[in-house]
Amino acid sequence: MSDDGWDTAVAVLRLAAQLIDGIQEGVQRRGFDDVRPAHGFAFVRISTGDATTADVAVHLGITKQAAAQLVGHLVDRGYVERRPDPRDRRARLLVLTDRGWACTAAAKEAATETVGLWKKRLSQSMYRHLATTLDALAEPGRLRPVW
Amino acid sequence: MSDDGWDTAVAVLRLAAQLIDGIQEGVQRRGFDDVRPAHGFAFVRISTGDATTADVAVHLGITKQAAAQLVGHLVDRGYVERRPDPRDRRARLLVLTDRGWACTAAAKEAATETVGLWKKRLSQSMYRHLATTLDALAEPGRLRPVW
DNA sequence: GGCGCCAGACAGTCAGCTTGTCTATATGGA
DNA sequence: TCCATATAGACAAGCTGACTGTCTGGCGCC
Repeated sequence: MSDDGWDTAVAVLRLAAQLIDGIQEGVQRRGFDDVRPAHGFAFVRISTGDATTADVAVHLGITKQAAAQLVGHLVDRGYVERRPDPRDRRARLLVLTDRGWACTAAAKEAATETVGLWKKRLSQSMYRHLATTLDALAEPGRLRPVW
Repeated sequence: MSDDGWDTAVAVLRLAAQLIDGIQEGVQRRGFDDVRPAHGFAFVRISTGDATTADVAVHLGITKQAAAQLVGHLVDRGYVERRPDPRDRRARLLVLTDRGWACTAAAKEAATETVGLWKKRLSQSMYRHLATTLDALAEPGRLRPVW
């Protein structure tokens, strides 16, 4: 394997795919069959309690129109509620319902499960090394669909 | 919060996004502005010289109709040619044109560049550790759009 | 008050993928 | 040899999720 980085690149993409598949499968297995991966990452932003639709758009790196559609989906299915923003009557604050919190928890559990599979296949020190290195490389910012 | 794996999961997704963005940007910078990331991974399969449209579909994890559309795109733009398969008159073998090979090379260069940014930010031993670990975790198989 | 800016809604469009169906060819068994 | 079944690929129609453009209502600064 020539170390030109191509193999590493492919490996990263494969891991990302494993992860998304694992989370999606785990979330569905826990009874939430009407959510897509992107919804989980919207929940992450919404769970802070101070998010508007425009904030979700920035978080996911999509237009606010697309975010509005996505949030509408979540509202329709009972994961999210829109509340008036006491400080800005144009805005609607987004808050998770109980179902929304449950789904968020399910997503995190599923992620833990999938990453757990990696842990099991690595020595403890290798895993810690990996986690540290990934953390160092990952830049904060939008978390968006990969391609 | 650490070590429930969530942070690691997020980091993997962020890296994958960095990678796709980097490759896409680099490929466009090299003059190929009519290809999408998925096309690059189709090239990988086609470059073996024995691929049919159905093979590309399996490789990308999409339906063969979607693959046919994608391949049609590549044929229209001069990246790929369809040839009769001497052993099966139903099938059409896909081969890369010169332009197709050039684009494949551009994608690999762009990937190398992006991974090179990671290398620069890590010690040599940390990078090698990372590459080895990722390689151990990545399972062979389809390489498909991430979500 | 008047001006521009921002949140969100509504309408229209488009790309990419899906399912369903069809023809032509291949393959294996009675 | 003939027929049943499977496969490669083409064509058609429809869906989803993204996009741009436009509009209203509320904010905030001068």
